Amino acid sequence: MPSHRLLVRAGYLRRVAAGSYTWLPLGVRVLGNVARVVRAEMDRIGGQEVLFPALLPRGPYDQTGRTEAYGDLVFKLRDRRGGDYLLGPTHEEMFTLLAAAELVSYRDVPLVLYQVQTKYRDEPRPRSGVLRGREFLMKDSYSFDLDDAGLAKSYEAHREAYQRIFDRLGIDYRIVAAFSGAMGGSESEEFLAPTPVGEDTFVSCPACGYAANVEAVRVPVTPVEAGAVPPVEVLDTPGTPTIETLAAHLGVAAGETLKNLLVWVDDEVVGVGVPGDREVDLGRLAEALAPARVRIVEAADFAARPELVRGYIGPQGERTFRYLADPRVAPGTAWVTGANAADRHARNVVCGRDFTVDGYLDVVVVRPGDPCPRCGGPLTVDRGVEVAHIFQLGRLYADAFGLDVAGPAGEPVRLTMGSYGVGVSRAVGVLAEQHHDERGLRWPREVAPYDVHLVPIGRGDQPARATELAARLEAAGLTVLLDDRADASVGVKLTDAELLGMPWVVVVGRRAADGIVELRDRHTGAVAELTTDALVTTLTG
RNA sequence: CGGGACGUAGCGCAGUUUGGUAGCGCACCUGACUGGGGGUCAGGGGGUCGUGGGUUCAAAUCCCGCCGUCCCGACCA
Repeated sequence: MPSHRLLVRAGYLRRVAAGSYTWLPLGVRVLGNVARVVRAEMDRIGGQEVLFPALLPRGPYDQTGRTEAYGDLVFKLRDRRGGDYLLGPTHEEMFTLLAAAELVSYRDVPLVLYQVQTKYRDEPRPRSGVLRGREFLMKDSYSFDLDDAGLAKSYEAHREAYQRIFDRLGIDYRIVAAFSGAMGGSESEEFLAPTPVGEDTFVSCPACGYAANVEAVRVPVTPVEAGAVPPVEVLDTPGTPTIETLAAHLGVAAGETLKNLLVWVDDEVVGVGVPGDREVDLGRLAEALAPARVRIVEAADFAARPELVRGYIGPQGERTFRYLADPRVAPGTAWVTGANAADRHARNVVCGRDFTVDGYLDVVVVRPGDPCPRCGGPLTVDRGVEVAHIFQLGRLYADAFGLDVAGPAGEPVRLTMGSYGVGVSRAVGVLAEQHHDERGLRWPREVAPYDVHLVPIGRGDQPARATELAARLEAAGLTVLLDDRADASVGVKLTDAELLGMPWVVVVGRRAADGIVELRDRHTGAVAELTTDALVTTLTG
């Protein structure tokens, strides 16, 4: 069962609308526990908590161009006087403005500010319950430093804090190199929780430890010696407008052919060359060429450009378009490609000799077994959910808002920033995903809504004894969920206890009168009978 | 935004093909029994059939519009 269904069935969450959820009492406790751990680790690295509104004036976001960059992802609204507002999708602008207003001296930094706040994003497709909502809880923090060395230090402090956070929460994660996307800035890494329901795909190299989101994989351009490749030879290849038909007709592997995709980049036609056995990821292509608008050149467009022969494009000869290529199309490599004439292809077309590449891009779909960019070993490909992302923003936002402080000699110094996010509500979804079995949830102790689920069984004085025991356990510092339903049968109570997933289930049953109760470990399934004294010792030990 | 499906009781669904008294399971309420793995019996309550219009003697059912939801592809904590 999908984990978000479990959270609903077990009474942690209720859906209100697409991508928007109500947290029920049990869910609130888990969410609170996650937030508590996050806050503790942020405080430990010197972070100071603040709280911005979610309802924000639109001006600052217009100023940095992000209203535009985020587009429909932002919930925009207007007040009764016609003022433009938005529901904050993230708060770089507001933190930068605060810093610009409050920081005056180089002595005021380094500084780390953070908040735990509700974010709003009008996602095109909310899904998997709380893993991807349109309203979600996020811890976002921002570092302010004088120079690059300071930023590197703040970044590293966050990186370590995040490792401690996810270790404590019991979330299995990988740190992978990431693409910065709409956030801007340079260096960035993601914390991905591996799971088949993940929406991010990442590669990792078992040999050297390299790991990266597929969006961030950069393949090196490795020139080869062209040697004695014969001159270009033009072949008759009737009826072979696709790589498949061409490879079959010539009896060569698809990987020996050069596939040339034409796209509009704003108002310019650009060729993109990739090995014939590779798929172009249009999303990656659009990101690589952003902010230009990218779309595929369609049949109608070819009619207006007769020199472009659909299905038989090649980069060699007189070329009328800019040509970008995958790094695998390196200088010295030889290809079978279109001859720019209907039903004709060319072989022995050598990069650097017969055509030039105007720029390299990584836009093909990465496959398992592709060589690691660092060590050359075979890569594995897995899916994960992004639970955190850390960015070295640099001076992008500081420049936008003139974030300067006075330096030691009184001269203005532009600060440099980092931004760091943890998906708090998403982490709850990930925990459910990583910690459940066929019977229900199995919370790690640090985040469980209660330490102990106390289940009285029997019509005698068991309920009264259970109530007493609950008080005793609470006095010993444990949190206790007592099943006080008088009408629920044994099976119902035990099945529910397994569904709800507290780490310990204590049954007060037929031997209760002798001071003997039963302790069940939800993780191992182990069952033991012991005295209430021994129980308290075991649970607090 | 493109493709597919769905909207009937709190939840899950049947009924729609072929128009004619709105049903089933679970849950809920009352009572009794039972009591270490979703127990039994008896009785009971609950529905503008997503919404607006049309066709018809008659619409959950046929037709049209709209709204919403879910699933598959383009975004991110």
